[in-house]
Formats: sequence, C-alpha cells, structure tokens
Amino acid sequence: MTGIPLHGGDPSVLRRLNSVATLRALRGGGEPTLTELANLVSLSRPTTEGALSELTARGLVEEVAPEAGRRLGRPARRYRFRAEAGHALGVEINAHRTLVYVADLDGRVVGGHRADLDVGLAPRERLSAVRGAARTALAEAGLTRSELWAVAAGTPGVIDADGRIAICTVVPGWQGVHLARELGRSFPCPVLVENDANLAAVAERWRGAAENVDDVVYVLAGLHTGAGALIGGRLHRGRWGAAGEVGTLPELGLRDTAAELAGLGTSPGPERPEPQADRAAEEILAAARAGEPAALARVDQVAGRMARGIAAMVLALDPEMVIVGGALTLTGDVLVRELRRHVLPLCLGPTRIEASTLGDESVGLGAVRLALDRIEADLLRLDPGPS
Amino acid sequence: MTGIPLHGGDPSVLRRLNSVATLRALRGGGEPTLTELANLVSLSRPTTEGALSELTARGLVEEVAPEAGRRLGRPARRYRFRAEAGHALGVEINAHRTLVYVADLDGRVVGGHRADLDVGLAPRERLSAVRGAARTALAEAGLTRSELWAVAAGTPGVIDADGRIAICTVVPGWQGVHLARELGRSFPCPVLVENDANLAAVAERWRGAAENVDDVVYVLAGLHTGAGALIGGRLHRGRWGAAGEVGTLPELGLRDTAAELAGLGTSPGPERPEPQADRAAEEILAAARAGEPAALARVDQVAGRMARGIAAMVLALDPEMVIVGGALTLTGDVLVRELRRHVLPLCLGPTRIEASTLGDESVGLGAVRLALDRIEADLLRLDPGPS
DNA sequence: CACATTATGAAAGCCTCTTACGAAAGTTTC
DNA sequence: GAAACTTTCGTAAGAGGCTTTCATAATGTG
Repeated sequence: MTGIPLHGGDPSVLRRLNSVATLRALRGGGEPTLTELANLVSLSRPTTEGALSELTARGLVEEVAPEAGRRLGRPARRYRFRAEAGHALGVEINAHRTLVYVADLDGRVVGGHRADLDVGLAPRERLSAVRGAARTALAEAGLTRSELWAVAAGTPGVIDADGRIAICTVVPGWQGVHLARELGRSFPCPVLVENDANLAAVAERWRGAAENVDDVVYVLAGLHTGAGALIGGRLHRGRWGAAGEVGTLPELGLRDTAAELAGLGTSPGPERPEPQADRAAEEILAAARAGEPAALARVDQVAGRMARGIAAMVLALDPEMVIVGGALTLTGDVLVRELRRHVLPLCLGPTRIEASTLGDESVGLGAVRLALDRIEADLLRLDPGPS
Repeated sequence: MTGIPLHGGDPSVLRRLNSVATLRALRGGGEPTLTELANLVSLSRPTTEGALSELTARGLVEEVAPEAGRRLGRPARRYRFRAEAGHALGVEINAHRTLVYVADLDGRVVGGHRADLDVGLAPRERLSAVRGAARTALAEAGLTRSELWAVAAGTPGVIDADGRIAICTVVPGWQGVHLARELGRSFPCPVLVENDANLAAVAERWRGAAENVDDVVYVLAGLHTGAGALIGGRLHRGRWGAAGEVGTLPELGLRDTAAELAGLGTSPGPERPEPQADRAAEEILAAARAGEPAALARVDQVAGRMARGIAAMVLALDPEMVIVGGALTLTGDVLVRELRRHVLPLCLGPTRIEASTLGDESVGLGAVRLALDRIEADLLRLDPGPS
C-alpha cells in the first residue's frame, strides 16, 4: 500500500527493479534508442541492454529497424514496447444492450461488438449473449481467448468485492448473479466486475473529459442516477462497493430521473424499468434544446432536483470535476448546462461540471482501462508472483 | 504514487532499501535480537548488522543490554527503535481553546497543555496563546523546539493546500490566516495544517473507535457539523481541502445543530457563534439521558434531521464505519444511539455507527498522528532527499 | 570443569551495476 | 572513392552489496 518494502532483498531485486523501470520507460510510447532509454531510466547502457534482452525474451519488447540514416555516426538500435503482446477485453452489460471492446496493451481498440438485448432477458440468456458478443469481437480482432490477459465488465448495481451483483434494480433477475465467476468460466485470465458509473469515471479520466484529473465524480444520468468517484486518481469502491449510490436518498432527487423528466411522476418502486420513459425523456430534452418553453421548464425542474444530490457528492468529496453522462445527455448538453447552473451555487470551491465526451462508450472503455490497470499492476510488480 | 520506480538504481539503492526495511521492522516495537530481526526482514545476519550500524549512527536505533540469561547459549545482542530520537507536536485550535500534545516517534504522549481562549480573541492573540501553550508543553516534556521533527495543527474550516484558512465561520477573524506560515515561524521543522474533523478521523483510526479501519467517516457534532473522511486508510482532503463539508447543504440538517438542539431555531447566519447554545444543547442531552420525554423528543428530532446529511456521506463514500464525536457527544451516547436509529435504515450496507472514544482529545491526537505520518514518510523514503 | 548451545566475526564467493576502451558502422568531406 | 569524423556497440575490468560458511566467543547444564 505504502510502497515501502517489508522485506529486504538480494541483488536480484535490483535486476527486477531495473527491468520494471525500463519497461515503464518504454511504455511511454515512441521507439527510443538504447542510449536514450538508458538516460531515461538513469542506468548505464550495459544494464539497460540486459533489461531489454530479458524483456525481449518475455515478448514484451521488440527491436525495430534502425531509423534510416539522417544522423551522424553508427545507427542506433531502436526498441519499442510490443503492445500486441497481450490484450484486454472490456464489457458493458446493462438492461438494453451489451458492448464489448478488445484493446491491446496500449489501449488501442482493435475490435468490438455491440448487441441489443431484451430488457426481460433471463440472466442465463443475457450471459450467453455477452459471450457471443465477446466471441465476435475477438474474431474481428483476429484473436483467441488465450491471448487475453484480463477481462473487465461493467454493469449497473452494487458489486461486491468478489464480483457478485449484490444489489441491482434495473436489470431483472440480475441481482445475486456472480458475474465474475460466470464470466471467469469463459476466459483463462483474471475477470473483474465493477459498477458501470465507476467505470465511466475511469474512462473519462483515461481519455475523456477528465483527462489526468485526480479527483472526479461521474454522474450517470439514466433511468435512475448512479455516480462513481475517483479519488487521488484511483477508483473508490467503498467498503461494500456501494460508493456513489447517493441516488438512494429520495430527497436528493436522483431517483427516477428519466421518468420525472418524461412527466410520468415518481413511480414508487418499479420492478421493471419502462424503456419508453427513456425515450420520452430524450424527446423532452430535444425539445428543450430547440427552445420549447414547457420542455425547458421541465428540464429546469429536474435539474434543480438532481442538483441537490450532485451537490451532496461534491460537498462530501470536493472533487476537481464532475462529469455528467448517461442516456439523458446523449441528445445534447441542455441538462449539463442546467445542472451547472443549479449545482455551482451550492458548492464551496470552483468545481468544474462538464459533459461526458465519451458518450455511451464510456462504460465499455472504462472496463478496458480497468483490465489494463490490472495487467499493468501484474507487469510492473516487483515481486515475481506465481505467474 | 504507484510505488513503481521510474529510475533504476545501482547497488547502493539496495542498501537504502534494506535499511528502510530494517527500520520498519524495528518500528513494530519490542527489542528483537539480531537474528530475529534478520528473519523478519528476510535478510542475512551480516546485512542486517550493516543496516543496524547505519541506523545507529543516525541515532534512530540503539543497542540495549542483553536480556539477563534464561536461555541457553551466548546471549544475543538486542536492538530497539529510539522513539525518543525525535518528537512531534500536535495542536488543536478552535474558538474556545487550544490543546497541545508532544509525542515521541512511537506516538507516546510525553507532554501537553490546554488553554481556554476567549471566542472574540483576535488571530494575533490567538496565535500567541498557541505559541505559549506549545512552549509550556515542550517544557513539561523537557524538550526544545529543535528536537521537534514535525508539527501539525487542526482547526475548524476549509484549509487549502498551503495551510491557509480559506473558509472559517466559527472562529472570528480566522479566515484568511496563513496558519502554516504563521506557525512555521515558530518551529524549525515542517508545519502542517488540517481541518479538525479530518484530524479527528485520523485519530480515531489510530487509537480510537476505528482502529485499523480503512474507510471511515468522522462526524464532528458541534455548533455546526463538520465531517472528515479516511479513504483506503488515507485522509481525503479533496481538491480544495473542502471534502466533508456536506453541512453546507441546508436540507441535510447539519447546520446549527447545537442551536436547534437548544431550541433556538435555525439562525440565518450568525457571525459569532453563541457559546450558550453549546451549553444549552448539552443540558438537553443530559436531560434526554435521564429520560425526560421533552428532551428525548428534541434529540430525536435533531437526530432525524442530521441523519440525512450523514446518510448522504455514507451513501457517497460507503465507509465501513461512521464515528460520531464533538461537543454534543461528550455528555453521553444518546445522540449516537438516535443517529444510529435514523441513519441505518437509509444505508445500503451494514455500516457501523459508533461514538468517538477519544472525546475532545481526538483533534489534538490526530494532529500528532499527521505530524508522525509526515516524519515516517521522510524516514522511510527511499530516495535520500535534501535533508 | 567439560559439553552443549547459541551468537558473533571475518573471509570467500556470487550477483549486479558502472566505467572504460577498442571495434564497428554509418555520414560527411575532400 | 577513400579518408576523416561521429556515434554506437561489444566486452572486459572494477566496485558495491548480499549470502554462505567456518572458526571463535560467551553462556548455561550436568
């Protein structure tokens, strides 16, 4: 946790440490020469060379053709990180669809597939649809399952530490499913499961609106509103994986957002969400964007209600940035503008409130990032581990 | 941040690493023999010996007299961590008083002083009272300022990253004071400043009700209610140091708690807090403890109001535990019981809600712990640093 | 007082990193 | 087209650190 070693080490840990440092330097991209690399890691050239030959043997690094001469002197050998050495699979599973991405170790998406799902699908069918989508995506990328190094899946609900869906109200029958174990049967590598809003937050920090921002709250505005938080650049799950579920408090206005936007009123406790509420909500938002007064008023009203819940999260966590995404933001930024207007006056600091830039890809991409994080942790770990 | 090195190292980093590991093992307490220590850090005896002689030269470790024989064989040399090698100063400063602790590197309190302060005191006088209290506490411990390795202070309000009091409504004139710089003039060592509720959370995790719990929310129930959060065992300050200020949202019932308890109603925005509200609130709590119905009803009502704010934090962060402390809890655990009754139904997980066990010492002890954390970070850092 | 037991002290050997120097492979210049 | 120049490569020597090993020292037991 603290990075402070409990155990000392013999000279061999130096070798590992230097290997890791070299790999890390190469992961930055580019195709540095041996001497450039040696300077980067502050090691001597022979040592760097040794680390590189080990990494090459492990398939993580490759020597590339020397740059066709334009500089003086003997051409330098260049090396690059073999991003294609392994792959990560990111999956989104929700009530309406599943979305799968395959990415290489650099996070470049090399395949994907999306499939619409019926809301009423039983977990077993839902799972086999997911497996099918994964198969298709892998085929598109020309890969087999054995070339996957990690898999991550995002889904609505509270996910416990084992990857079981502890609470889920929006996908029928989903609660209680041990998603990590189920998917684990299909893949010969670690399988992680995480709440969808949490993953969206991860994605927006990776390559979205919150790039490199360390403290982020992501608000997933859909039928209900969920939220995910990154604290110090790391995902905050909470003790039982339930962090960000402020939506549970009725007076904070994050329940049945779409329904209220659509003017259906707050239903007491719908076992099955009504998809038409989503569509109706989107229509209202479109009308608001067109300037229709009644629609604007409705958006204003809902934003005012949601604002309290978001403000509660902002005041609790004091993030640098709030990202608003989810189905309700896909048709424009009316909602974000209204939320900004309502939330900012309630905050203490100059928190920025921005729209998601990844749209409906954020959960899937966040899953990719989570899987990559796991791979990197394994790769850059100092102790060799049982692999 | 990640503990992964960017730079490689020559054999000398091994030595530092092993020194650090040895020191860390000794910090655990006890007076191990050389061989016991070598086993602890998984190093050979000669290497451990080398690390020890370096640490001894730095004054951090000392050889103690061998345990008077009761075992067979040649008596083993024993070593111990010299907790008296350095000291930390922890300070609490609020509207009514200042409290100072001096502790050695093991956190053992070796001196302290508390002084009542007039609420209306100007910052300059308040500061000199604090300096006086520190001087008295140091004298009691038989130490000079130069033997302090770090100082930390806790005070109400939002503290920015530089140790300036960005927002403070409860101590007149306090807002805008650059507390870290002011105190820095008096001490030849790092000076840290932190929000009081944050420090109370740190203290309760250190040696209070939340020992070794990683995700904790501390609710400081005083005139207003502040909160501090520990996430993953680390203090979460937020981007602008304003994390935990849920009390700002009026509908969450964490403003003017004492005033409402005392039946004074919610004052719109008191420039100066009224100390009699505190006292009246305590009387109500005592009456409630005695079972007086009217008082019980009042407590119940306030707890119900506060519960929403606390629940908002719990739902946002999903902590393992909520600690309730502050002036309102000193007279008994009525408030805690009522809060537990009101908050738990609103939560998703089995969050524990407990009373502070450190009482009005928590902020000062948290300051000690924060200073010690800083010292440890410096001590256990691998790179030598400019010290 | 000898013996068993445990710890210390010092030397030998191994691993890894750094420095140093000559050879190699290009480009530029004449 | 060859010599000069420049930069990199390959390898050997040297230094720092850790481990193993064996003889020695100090203490309790019979």
